[in-house]
Amino acid sequence: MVIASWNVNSIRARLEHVRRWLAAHNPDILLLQELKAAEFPAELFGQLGYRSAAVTQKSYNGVAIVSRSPIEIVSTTLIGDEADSHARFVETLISGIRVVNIYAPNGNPPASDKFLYKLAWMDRLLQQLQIWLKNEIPTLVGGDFNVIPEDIDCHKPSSWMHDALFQPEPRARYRAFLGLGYTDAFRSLHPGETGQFTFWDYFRKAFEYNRGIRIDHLLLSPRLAQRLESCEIDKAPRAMEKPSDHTPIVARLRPAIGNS
DNA sequence: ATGTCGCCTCATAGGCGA
Repeated sequence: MVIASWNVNSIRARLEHVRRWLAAHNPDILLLQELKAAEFPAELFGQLGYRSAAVTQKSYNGVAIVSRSPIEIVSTTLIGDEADSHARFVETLISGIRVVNIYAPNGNPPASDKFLYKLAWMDRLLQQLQIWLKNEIPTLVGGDFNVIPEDIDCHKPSSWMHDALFQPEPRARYRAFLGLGYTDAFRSLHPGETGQFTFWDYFRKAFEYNRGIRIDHLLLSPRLAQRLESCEIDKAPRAMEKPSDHTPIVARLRPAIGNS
């Protein structure tokens, strides 16, 4: 089973990119973030053989899961704040797996209300991650976490020192996610590997020089982590014309063994 | 500070968010 995640930075602007990528890779599930549109083109994906579950708002944010298999939507809001109107979260059940797609707040600049919202949002996610572990459903939480986990996840720490994505507080929260028992799919199979990024700024030829950061992640619950076969970053879409600033991360899971 | 995108609007330039 192939599950991927891709921040597309506007689904309208990237429709052809996504269509081509699906045709070329045929993933079972694709998590999309930053749709930046009130409407998700569900019919179009239907024509490609994908069902979809989308949480959208005008202009900003927006997440969608597209899947070959039927999707059961469990929740469209993150625990802990009923008044939160940002479209950043969708929890589903697909083929017996709890598949969660997130678009965590960017939080720039640090020491702003946006930064405090980022930290509060991550605290809420931590609480939800803890609850999910209490039952047996294998769980995958993927998306744009807007956190650079370690120094090796950026080309040069000094360039990101003053950025919200690199601050100690969000990084501590990301470590807390892993501390609960979740596995960072990419890092677990590529320990210590440098220069592996999922995002490059549009300016200063950042992609050409591979000056990027790794902020798109796939987290696996303990049972699901045992099924992890591979996890790779596909840099090809970032090299295309009019690309998203992010590129897909792709995980392959072995089939469940026995009656599980 | 800047660079570059994509969105939106009391729109054709500027502001916001990233």
